[in-house]
Amino acid sequence: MEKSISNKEIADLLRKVAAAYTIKDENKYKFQIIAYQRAADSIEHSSSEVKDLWDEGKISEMAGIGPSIEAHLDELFKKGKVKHFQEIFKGLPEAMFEMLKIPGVGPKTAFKLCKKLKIYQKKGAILKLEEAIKLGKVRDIEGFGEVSEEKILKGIQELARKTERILLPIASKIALEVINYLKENKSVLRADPLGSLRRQCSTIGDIDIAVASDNPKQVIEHFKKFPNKVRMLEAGERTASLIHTRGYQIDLMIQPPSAYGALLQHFTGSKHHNIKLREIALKKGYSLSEYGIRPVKKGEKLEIGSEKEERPQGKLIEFATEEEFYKFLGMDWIPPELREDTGEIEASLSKTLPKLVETKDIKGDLHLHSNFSIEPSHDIGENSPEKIIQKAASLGYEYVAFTEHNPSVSQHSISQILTLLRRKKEYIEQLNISRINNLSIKAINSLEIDIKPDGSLAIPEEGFKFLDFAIVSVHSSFIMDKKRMTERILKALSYPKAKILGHPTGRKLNEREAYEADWEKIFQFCKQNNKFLEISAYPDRLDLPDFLVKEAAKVGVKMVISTDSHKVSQMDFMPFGVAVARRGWATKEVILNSLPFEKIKKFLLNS
DNA sequence: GCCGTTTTCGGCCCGACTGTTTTCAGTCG
Repeated sequence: MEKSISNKEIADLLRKVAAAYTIKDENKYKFQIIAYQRAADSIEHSSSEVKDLWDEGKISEMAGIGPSIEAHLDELFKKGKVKHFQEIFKGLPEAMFEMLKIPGVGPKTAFKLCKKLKIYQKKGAILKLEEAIKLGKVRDIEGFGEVSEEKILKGIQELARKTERILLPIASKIALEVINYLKENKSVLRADPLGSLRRQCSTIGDIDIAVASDNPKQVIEHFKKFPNKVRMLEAGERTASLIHTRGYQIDLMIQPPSAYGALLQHFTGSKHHNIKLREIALKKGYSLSEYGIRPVKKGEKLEIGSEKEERPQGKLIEFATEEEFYKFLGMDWIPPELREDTGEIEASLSKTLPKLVETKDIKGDLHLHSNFSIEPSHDIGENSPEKIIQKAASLGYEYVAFTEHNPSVSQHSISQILTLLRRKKEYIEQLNISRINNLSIKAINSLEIDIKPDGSLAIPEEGFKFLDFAIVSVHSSFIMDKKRMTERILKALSYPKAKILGHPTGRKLNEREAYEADWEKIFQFCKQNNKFLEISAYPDRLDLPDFLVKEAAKVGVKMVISTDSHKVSQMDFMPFGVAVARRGWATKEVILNSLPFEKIKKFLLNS
């Protein structure tokens, strides 16, 4: 019986190996440590399960996995453990690896604490450490003091809090508020979000803001007076941090306009993007940093026993814009959404970066809940179809689809359901010829239908004739094995009128994991049968996730970006769905609702 | 231990901060 091992578990194991090597002999194993950390990163960020790749014999295709680690993983999957790893772990207390979870505690610190405090067992290790600190026992250990006790304690508290990551729309709103405030000061020449927010990740850690200014002191003073804060954390010469009243940390970094490009580039990341970029730069003889680019000459060969040699450094070259920064390295500017080291650097060097879809390309919203009284089992929309059409017009759309939830099955007879569906069809038809039509928004009569656990759809067969097309979605029985869930979804998509799979993975950010399904199989089915996958712009869904968008597009599946709005204000979420698509390398060619009505008709209304 | 538009051998990203030290080790992004 093979035990399934998740990517996270494998990555954790490889990081343990790296930590163990650090303790054994950091200098001797210096490059093994890096190699194992890289392999761990690579696996953790992989969009496919390593176990699946192993089954297919494709594990060595992963970056950072060579013959040695491949052999170890082979052993891991076959026997459930790795002899070589066991030997490396020998003599190291399990408790040490537990303590590594504490922010600010690395291998050396963890090992020392375990040894000196005689904490060996994994279970309760952090609790015992906390007790030892409270008894003042840590300050007596060489290399520790009262301040480090406090620091570890804070780390333990932080670990316990495990603060949720901020949803993209919330982070965007807060960042905009801070940026607008900063711009009130005339010393602020430019201000932009940084980090995962600028890369438009679906969830954000801290909110980092870049400012271009020749007068950093004045900017910091202004920042210190930001009204919506709990307190300042620190304020230095060109950096400052505060806690926003919403509880999130806001970091500020300032550079003169002449060096602003390098600042933006550096702190936008991602870490992996930057590492790869610096490696490439170094081969061309340049060293990159947040201040700019510096030519370097490789040092002479090291003498045996000599200390590490400084590379002779040239004069720093500054960059006002990111475009110039990348251009200097012979690259096209890379949209921040792509900067994850998943091929964008190579594409930039070969001038083959995709032209990503933009919000202005979107011609309509195909997932909207109005307040039309269809007596659904799930939540009803807040606003009338007419109001939604007005909003659509203000967004420059050509069409909208009304996709209320299906009438509840338990509360209605079949004939009642058919009556409701007929009534809605007639209503939408009226709408299309009514005076609201002079806004020339085409209304499409659709429905979001529950996929029942057996894959059948929750309206009677005769009901489909009242629909232009249907979105089908899983709203119940999320826990189901992969095979059954895949069959369930494929069966639902087999209905002729079922065209779009709504919020395909069912994930809820900070709340619920995606259910398991064989996405490759679903992608193939969609491609062959002209079915489409939704990219939900709804803030806690953002589903399909970006990496699956990329895979779906690779297979040739078209997608639809929709807001799943339950009130008109939510129709403004569209850019967040576009952000997910962009992170998935989507061009407008793979986004169905970038097409005008006449063209989507043949895809959606053809059965 | 991994990897290759300078290499199949000889390299391997960059800088800041912090706390404990009197010159540096550990951790982080």
